[in-house]
This record gives sequence, C-alpha cells and structure tokens, in this order.
Amino acid sequence: MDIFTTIQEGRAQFSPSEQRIADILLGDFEFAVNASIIELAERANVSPPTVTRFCRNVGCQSFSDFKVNLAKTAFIGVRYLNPEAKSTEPADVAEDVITKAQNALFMMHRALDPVLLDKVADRMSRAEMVYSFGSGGNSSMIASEMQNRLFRLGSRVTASNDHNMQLMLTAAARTDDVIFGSSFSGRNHDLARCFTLARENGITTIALTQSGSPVAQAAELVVGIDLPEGVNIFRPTSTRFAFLAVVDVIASLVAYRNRKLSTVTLRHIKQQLVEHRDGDDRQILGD
Amino acid sequence: MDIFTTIQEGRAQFSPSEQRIADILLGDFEFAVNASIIELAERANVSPPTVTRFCRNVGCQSFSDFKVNLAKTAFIGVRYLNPEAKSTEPADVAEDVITKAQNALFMMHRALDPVLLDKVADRMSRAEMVYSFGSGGNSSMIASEMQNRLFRLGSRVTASNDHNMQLMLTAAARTDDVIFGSSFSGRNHDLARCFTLARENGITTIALTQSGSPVAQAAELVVGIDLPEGVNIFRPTSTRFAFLAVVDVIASLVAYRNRKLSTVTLRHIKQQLVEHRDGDDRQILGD
DNA sequence: GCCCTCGTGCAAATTATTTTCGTCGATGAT
DNA sequence: ATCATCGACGAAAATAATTTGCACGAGGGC
Repeated sequence: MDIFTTIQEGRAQFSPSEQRIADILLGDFEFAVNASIIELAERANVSPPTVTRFCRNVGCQSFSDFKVNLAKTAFIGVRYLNPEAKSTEPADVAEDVITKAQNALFMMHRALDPVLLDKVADRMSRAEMVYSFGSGGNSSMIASEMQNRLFRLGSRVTASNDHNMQLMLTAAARTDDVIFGSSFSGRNHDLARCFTLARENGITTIALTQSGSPVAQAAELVVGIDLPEGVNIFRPTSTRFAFLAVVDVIASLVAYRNRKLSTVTLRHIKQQLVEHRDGDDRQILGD
Repeated sequence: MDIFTTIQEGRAQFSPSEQRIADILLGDFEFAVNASIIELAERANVSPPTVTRFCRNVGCQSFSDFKVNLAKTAFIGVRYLNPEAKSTEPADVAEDVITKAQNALFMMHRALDPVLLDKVADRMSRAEMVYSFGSGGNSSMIASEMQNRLFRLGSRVTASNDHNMQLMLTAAARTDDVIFGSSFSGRNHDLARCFTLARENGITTIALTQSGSPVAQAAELVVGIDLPEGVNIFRPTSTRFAFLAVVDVIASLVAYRNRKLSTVTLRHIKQQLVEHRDGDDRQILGD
C-alpha cells in the first residue's frame, strides 16, 4: 500500500498534532515533498520531533525514508489531486491524457482483488467456450479485446456487441461455457438480462463493470471498476485503460493456467504470420 | 525531463568520479534512493562534496532535492528496469501488467513530439472525412477507437480493418480527406500501399506506427511509437496502451479545435442516451 | 485524589550536509 | 623544461537537520 493512502485512511486515528501534519501532506503535496522537517513542523504548528514520530507512525523508519516514500507516490499522486490540463496546447493535453491514464491504472490496481481474479481466471481457463459481450463503443472494444487475447491461447471464444445476438448466444450456451460481459456504466440492461438468463441455466457469468450496478447485480463474479469520471467532456474516458488492463491480467492468468495449450497455439499463429508476412519473427502477434 | 533520463543521457560528459556516482544510481536505484550522501559517496569511492556537486550538475538545488527528484521517477523508473513478474500469482501478474502499461505510457510520453501532434490535429480537425485504418486485432482496435472518439466530435469518420475495403476507400477519397492508419509492426504492406496511393492523390496521410518502418515511410505525418517488446509471450503487449493514449490525445486536440461542433454533437448524443437509456446523465457517453 | 498513559515540546546529542580551502595533476604557453 | 592556469577532488570546518531523552500537563481509570 502506498503511503499516501495510508495517511488518508489512517487520518481519523491520528492525534490532533498528527492530523495537522496529515492535512498539510494531503493538501500541499508539492510543499511537503520539498520541505525539511523544520519547515513542515512550523507550518503544522508542531515541533520537529512530532513530525519524526508521525513518520514512524505511518510505517517509515525516519523522516527521510518518509520523504522518499512520499515522493515515490508523487509521480502519480500529485497529479491525481490536480485538476485539468493547463491549456489546450499539445504538450499539456498529452500530459493530461497520459497522467489520467496512469492514474486510472493506479487506482484500479489499488482496488483490485487477487482472490477474485484467481476465481475468474480459473473459470475462464476451464471454459468449453467463452462468450464475450459488450456494446456501446467502449465495452465493445473491451469485449473484442477479450476475444483477441483469448483465441491466441487456444480458448474457444467469440465476441459480440449486438444485443440480439448476445441473447441468442446466451440461450444457446451450455453449462461449461462462460459468459463475460463488460459495461462501463453498469446500466446495460440487455447485458444484465443475458447474465440473468445464463445464471438460470447454471452458466458462469463474469462482469467487468461498476460495483453494485444492475449489471454487477446480475452477474455471478464481478470485477468492480469504480473510478471517478473526469469533468472534461472532450477527453476520452481514462477508465478504458483500467478496463483494458483487467482484460490483460485475466488473459495472462488464463495463459499461465493453460500454459501448454497457450504455448502451442501461440507458436502456430506466429509461424503462420512469419511465413506469410515477412519472416521477421520479432514482431508482435497480430498487427 | 525526468532526472533519471538526464543522468542516462548526460553520463558521457561527467567526470570519472561523477560517472561512478551515475553508475550506482542507474544500477542500484533502490539503494541510491534510500542512501545518505555519505553512504552514496563511500559506495562510489568519492567524497561527499563530489556528490553534492554532482547533484548541482544535474540541475538540482541540493542533495535532498536530488533525492526527491530521483524518488519521483522511481515509481515508474525502478520497475521499468526490473524484468518480469515474480510469479504467476494473480497479485504479481496484475502488478506486472499494470506496471508495464504505465511504463509504456511513460516512455511513449517521453518521446512524443508536440509540434507533430499539433500538425496531426490540425489536419484531422479540418478533414472533410477521416478514414481510420488498421488490421490484425491490435491495430483494428486502434482504428475503431479513433472512429469511436471522432464521431462524437462531429467529425465524419469511418474505420476499416479490411485490406480490400481500405484500398477502395482510399481510391474513393478526396483531397480534403485524411487517412489515418495504425500498425504496431509497421510491416502492414497493404496499409503502406493505401498511404502511397493516397499521397499520389494529394491526400493527407497519418501513421501511428514504428518509426522508420515501411508504413512510416509511406505516410506523410508519422507519430512514431518505438517501445521495446517484452519477452513474455503470455502477456498481451503493453504497447497497446501507448497507442490508445495517442488516439486519445489526438481526439482531445481535435475536440478543442472544433470546440463548438464538438460540444453540440456531444450534447446531442448525451440527450439521446439519457432519454433512451435511464435518465442518469452522469454516466459516460457510450457504454 | 492518585496514578497511569499518552501526546507533546524543549534542549541536548547526534548525524548529515554543505562550504571552504588547499592539493594534485593535466594542459598548454613560454 | 619550467611555470601558470584550471578543473577535479578531498579534508576538515561550519552549518544545518534530525533524533533522542526527558519532563510536563491533560485526560481517564481506579
């Protein structure tokens, strides 16, 4: 766990002096990370020893150890507290997009549950057939990425962004199949209907969506992604990066579980590409 | 520029003592970031003043300022030097995937040229019609993401992952149109052919691909993405995150350029979704 | 009311960092 | 060959920052 979160979450248990220190850290990161213990102490109206003790409290060995830890999270942390891009100049916009993407990954990672992932990967890797559903642009991208990742590993998989097809595919699915569905809003009721139907038929359902949303409620296993949406309507949602990363994690886990099949299948694909394309076998699988 | 890169690139100009310091920093980040000036000096077989002077040399005010700067890049930097995931346990795999994604974003950002982006956005925002091409799974995702981002802004745009269609569309395109194409390997010769044809007809071509590759050579404007591919064949390529981010940057810039049209179009879309879906207007545009 | 605990600051001790100053060796001019 | 100059570097002094030990006072339990 990063120190920034530790402070945020532990704030309530701190003594009054320590809370004042915490508030400065949370409020003015840039100052805190550059200040000496004396400056920080003065600003918080406490004595330097209190700052040292605070550092020990949050699990650091010393003030300098604390500052290093603070600075480490700063790369992500500072900016995720900061609001929007400074201007619409390319350099600022690029920094904004990239920082927000990194934040989305960072925050998703923080909330990710490995035990759940283990279960998801287990079901997926043992599925006879995987159906990957998602609509509306963002989730259709995720659904087809899931297909694109899994077929290389030897999984039988299809993706669909068509509500009617999804319903028909669900109705045609069998017990050992798995239905995976993505929904950014969690309000894709057609997808929820597929999940409900599938569960009635004893088919494993896995949702990648907002926790507690209708879609989440309908699915058996839910990988919850709950990130704040920025206020800038012109910037594409950075949450896509988090969704995409979850797809990659799941796909990697499935690969390790079906390592033999994955290896053989990947080799076959590579062979075809190299022979058929240009003999350069260092290029990635699929342009 | 981050300090880590500064040291890497400036290494040749350092004096012998300073080079020894640099080598320790580059080689054992974890030690460097936790060490005191004395420990660092001892390990490099130099005196503390030399370390202080080194810090000044690389643009820091003091040793502690230097350490903070070092630590800031460590969040990304340390790990991007480190190799593969420790195990195939979900927690490790997740960390690996997410870190690699963040690195891809970080490194892409470092190499990104704002002036070029400006040109790209300018052409795209003034295009009568945008054709977005890409094939092979990864690039088809990028191509359709470009469409998904642009249509919301009022741009006329279509995406295709079909080589034959791409060629026909290119042949049918007119002077004020723009052809955008993505290729991870840069070896998509069909795409390169489209670019060549388009240029013969005076149509703007924009490639998102490896610098110097056949596709890059065929296009007029090239956003080069040159990231090392990992050795782990089981992990999906993290370069996708970099490509996706570039799409977002370009889309944002186009949005700002056509701000009025973008705003109106986005509002129209939102209205339809809210009325048609569930009245919650805080959800993102397109599930 | 007494005693214990906890949070806190003060002052001293310790430790770390920076500055000053002088040496050394390389380079180049005479 | 000799000497002046310059930059790199370290020893030691000076300074600054950090930690430790101790004492005091508030609040709570007995």
